[in-house]
Amino acid sequence: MSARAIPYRPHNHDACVSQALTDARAICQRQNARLTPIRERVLELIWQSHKPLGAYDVLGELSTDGHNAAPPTVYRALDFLQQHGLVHRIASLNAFIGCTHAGENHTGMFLICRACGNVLELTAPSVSTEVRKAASEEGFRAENTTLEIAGLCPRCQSEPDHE
Amino acid sequence: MSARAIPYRPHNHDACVSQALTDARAICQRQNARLTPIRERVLELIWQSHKPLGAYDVLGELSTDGHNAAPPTVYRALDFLQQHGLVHRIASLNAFIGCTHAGENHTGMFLICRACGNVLELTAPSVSTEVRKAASEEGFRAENTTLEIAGLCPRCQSEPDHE
DNA sequence: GCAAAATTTGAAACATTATAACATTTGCAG
DNA sequence: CTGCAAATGTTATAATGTTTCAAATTTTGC
Repeated sequence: MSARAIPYRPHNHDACVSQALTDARAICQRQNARLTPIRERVLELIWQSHKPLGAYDVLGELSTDGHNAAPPTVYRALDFLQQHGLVHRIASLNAFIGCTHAGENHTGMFLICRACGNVLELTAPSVSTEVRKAASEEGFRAENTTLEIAGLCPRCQSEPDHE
Repeated sequence: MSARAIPYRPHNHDACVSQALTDARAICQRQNARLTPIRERVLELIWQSHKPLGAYDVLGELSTDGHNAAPPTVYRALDFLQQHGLVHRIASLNAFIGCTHAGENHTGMFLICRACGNVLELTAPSVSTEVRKAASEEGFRAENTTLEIAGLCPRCQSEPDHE
């Protein structure tokens, strides 16, 4: 690699968030989907860091807001956001993260740092190709791929315990 | 592919189970690990089909046996079995399946049929290679890979609703 | 063999994650 | 404005997983 990927270096995170929201609005408009205030707020909360957020964490933040939401509210918003490719669910963590390739039609691959908790989403065409190949060799029709790599990100390999 | 993989065709399943148990005993002996009656029984239950089994399903079966176990009993046994490479946890299903490559040092890749629920475990070196490559291009030190493909197995593509 | 230490299991309570079911409100089309 | 569909509110409950401490069992050092 030449430069460290976004989650692994300091950056203006507010810019990430506002870009994500802008993109989301455009995508929803194109798809005739309604990015309601709750959905947008949930997306914003999810994007507040590059660490995945649990549904109940989102719920907690919403309560802080004044919204007094119940679990279904959050899960419904998350379902919507997933459906429209705006967030991903990380199965190995039961948590959600903003999609950094929204709109692009991609198969995500996630690098999850076990030390700092940050997650980098990649599109790795060569991986997808090999996966498809392996599946089709077994006569299996692949529809959905979960690919999550746990390990140590560049920063945490040198300096431990990054927040 | 030439012949369908084991989970996708009729076979003497008792043979799968007893082979798995025999292997497990040998592996534990080699590792100085204690395959106690509970652990062995849990492994046997997990192996009763090529479909993943939830922890609480295992618990239910144990109760049927007369064992009256509590959740920690099952989770502890499952942890042990995972630790020694005898079962895998399927994160996208919150369920467990017998490892078909026990002892082999491998990175599992799972083909999960959404129709019949059967799971085939593969070792796909080319996939692992590409994954490692993609991770290291980001300077990420990969430790653990979760790779689960949902889709339709060969049987369920033609005849639906196999049990 | 035997006592101390370590591992394994039992048991109760609890924590976390997710969904079901039904009522109410909101946005939109005619 | 009216009626329908989509979205949200509300309550309860289901499913999955963990903490904690006590009791039993196995191993180990002597």
